[in-house]
Amino acid sequence: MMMLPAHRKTVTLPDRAPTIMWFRDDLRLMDNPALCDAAARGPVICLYIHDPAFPLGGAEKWWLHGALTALDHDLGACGGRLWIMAGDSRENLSWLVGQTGAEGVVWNRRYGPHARQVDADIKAALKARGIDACSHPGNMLHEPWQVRTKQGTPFRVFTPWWRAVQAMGAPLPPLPAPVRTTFAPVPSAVADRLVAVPDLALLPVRPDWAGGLRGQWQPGEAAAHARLDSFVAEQVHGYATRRELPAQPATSGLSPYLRFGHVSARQIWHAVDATGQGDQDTACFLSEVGWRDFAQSTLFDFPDLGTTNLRSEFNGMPWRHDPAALRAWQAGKTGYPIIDAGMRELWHTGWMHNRVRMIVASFLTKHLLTDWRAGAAWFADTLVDADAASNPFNWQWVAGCGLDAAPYFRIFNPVSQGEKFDPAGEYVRKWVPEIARLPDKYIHAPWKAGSVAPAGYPPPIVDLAGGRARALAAWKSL
DNA sequence: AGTATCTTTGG
DNA sequence: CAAAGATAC
Repeated sequence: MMMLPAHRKTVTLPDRAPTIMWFRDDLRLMDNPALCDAAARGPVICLYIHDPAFPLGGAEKWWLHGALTALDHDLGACGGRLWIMAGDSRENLSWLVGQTGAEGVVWNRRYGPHARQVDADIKAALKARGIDACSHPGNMLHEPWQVRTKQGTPFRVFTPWWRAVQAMGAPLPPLPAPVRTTFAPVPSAVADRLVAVPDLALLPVRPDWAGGLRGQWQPGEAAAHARLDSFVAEQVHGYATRRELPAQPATSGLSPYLRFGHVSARQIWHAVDATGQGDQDTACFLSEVGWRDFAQSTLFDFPDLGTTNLRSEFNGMPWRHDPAALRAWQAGKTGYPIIDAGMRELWHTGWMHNRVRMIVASFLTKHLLTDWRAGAAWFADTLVDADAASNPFNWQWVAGCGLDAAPYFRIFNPVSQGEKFDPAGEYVRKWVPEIARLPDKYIHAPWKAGSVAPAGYPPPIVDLAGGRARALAAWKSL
């Protein structure tokens, strides 16, 4: 018998069982703790499940289409792909584990009550089958339970909470994307169940209302970092004052990227920290990131945030039911330019400047005495950054029923707010072109222009003094 | 992260 | 009497 050559053949280990990386609100490759864990274990299956139990607004669906496309592309660049399934999360995961022989499932945490329930159910079901299920720090600076009062209770007020967060020092340093990841092949029985991004039918068809969104946004991790880098390099300077002016491009525009986890709060924190300038502008910007974390924490500790007044005395609030007024607010036809500009910016771009969000929310809940949940529902359907925590948190803040809320009597006057924060009327003229030719002195109160008042712009749908008095009377009745 | 109204101040 | 300050909602 002929002898084989003396060199040893490279030993091929039997294929290791794959680990499923379940992507949810963390659609990125960098600073992704669960993905790093999966890659370190062996072959990875990158999975996204489009689950109808987690309904999305129209603008979020539009974003998700781009986000999944970008993630699949980014995975393709490292030799992988995104496996997409549609339907119930528990059933799909359970089936996929059986088909692939996966030895583990990993994910980054989410903090909403339904999401936590689903994740806990899945973890229990997998463990019962002897399959490892491991959750990782999600998209916050710190996990909610890491920030507690001396008594061990949740903070209810932002400022002491934020002080405690700052005393904790730096959040976890961002992880790089895993290198030399191996990806598990798709078994043929699984291939039949996987769907492509277009199959999810996330984009609007007739009418196609997404033109303004396409013009404004590029979903995905690469675009998130381009925006973060340019913001930190060029725009943080002057942020504290310019951020209040909606006509200025002074805000970071990172909110939808955070919503979908194209960038993590930890990455933002460290990018700002790396500039070494601990000035008022960076402190102001980081505290805005802090408000996002505080909203997530509030949802974790008060799971009813999205549906129930955190101050229960508001349960007796005599909200008005006025569908015509709600429609006028939604359509940007209230007769108050700063309100209408904001609502049209929202409809057109899927986003609204923060200052204007507060003004339109105050107007709906106070002057129109409309339940904040109606406003939150509209925002959830139209914002690309709609978030299960931030959206209701901020509505409860404005309406006065949140824990650390604006006092109910803080009622924004849309005319004086417009004059203060859009003094030259630039923002209003951009979004409400039918009044663009009004002189500055009438730009926030067109009805005072008399004969110069343009036709085709509605008169105010509610009297400011009357609406304010009615809101204060309703509040006093509680 | 406010507004309206009243009081005081300073020219 | 306009502007700044104080106070209640």
